[in-house]
Amino acid sequence: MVVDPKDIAELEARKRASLGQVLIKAARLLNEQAMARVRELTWQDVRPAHTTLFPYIDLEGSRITDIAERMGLSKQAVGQLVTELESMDVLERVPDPTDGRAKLVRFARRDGRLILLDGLAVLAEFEEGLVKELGTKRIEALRENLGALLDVLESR
Amino acid sequence: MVVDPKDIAELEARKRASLGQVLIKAARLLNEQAMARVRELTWQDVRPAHTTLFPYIDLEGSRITDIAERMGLSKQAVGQLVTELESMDVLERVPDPTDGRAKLVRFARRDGRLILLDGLAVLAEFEEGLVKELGTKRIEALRENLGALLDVLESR
DNA sequence: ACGATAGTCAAGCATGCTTGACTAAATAGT
DNA sequence: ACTATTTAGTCAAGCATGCTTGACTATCGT
Repeated sequence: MVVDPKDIAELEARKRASLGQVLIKAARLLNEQAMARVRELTWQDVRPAHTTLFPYIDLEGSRITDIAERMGLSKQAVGQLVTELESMDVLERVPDPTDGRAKLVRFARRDGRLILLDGLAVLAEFEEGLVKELGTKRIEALRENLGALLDVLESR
Repeated sequence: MVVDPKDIAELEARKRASLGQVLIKAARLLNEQAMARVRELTWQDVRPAHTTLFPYIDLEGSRITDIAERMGLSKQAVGQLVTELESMDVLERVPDPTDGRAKLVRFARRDGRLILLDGLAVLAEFEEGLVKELGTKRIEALRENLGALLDVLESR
């Protein structure tokens, strides 16, 4: 088999060019390690899908339907995640006083304190480790550029 | 329900702080869109797992066992992906002349040209679109910082 | 002859979803 | 006031993806 050097050059250039590859690999590794740490120190069986839920839940409580719409998922999918987080005592469902059909999903408390915070503390600690190794500058740049990338991707 | 303002502040700070969230969301979106584009224009049923394989295949051909070890997967998993890519005419298996048990996995050709390049061209084009919207500077910074992050994550 | 190695076949599993069918409550139309 | 439709949520089943483990065959190296 004769290998065309042009092929090699083209292949190599495009392998290096693949932003998506690096992105997905970094995301997977980071999340795996972070989740392992959280599982180790706090809750039972947290999975990445659970943590993606949190930003969509208001402190006062949110409806499953609303969360689902904002996340772009079916309400059944969100319902499942909520049920699981409920059994870990991270979330709770309370009836919506303004609508007999609806329920509000909100962060559960123990002694008046959000139980979620224990887990988030672990995550924050994990990230601090990364900052120490990479430097604040890089992490900040990364966060900012990722944010910009997300905006572009979401607006398509 | 009384909401402690301290809780709010802490929650908000930590929501913002979650690098992993942004990472995984960006990765998912980018890959979904890129794969959709490739499916649309070239091959049949390419999935993210397939493209993660490419960097581990040498132009001269590589053994499944070697690929699997470098990727950190079982050889069966790699075998499945290779089989699928073979049926899309992207890869081919040829006997290893130096070892009767082994086979070499390599990029298939049509008229002497790597078929893979058609697909990669689509990916490259997709990324060019991103560069146009975000600017070369940002993409380069992103790539570099992600690389650094990957190094740290992989060395743990 | 014999144990290790390359690859395959088959089955199964965790994750993160989806769709369909249903109940109960709210709301709009007449 | 009273159906009729819409809406919130749940239950159940199923599916695509990306793996894993176990069992097996063929070949290699000693």
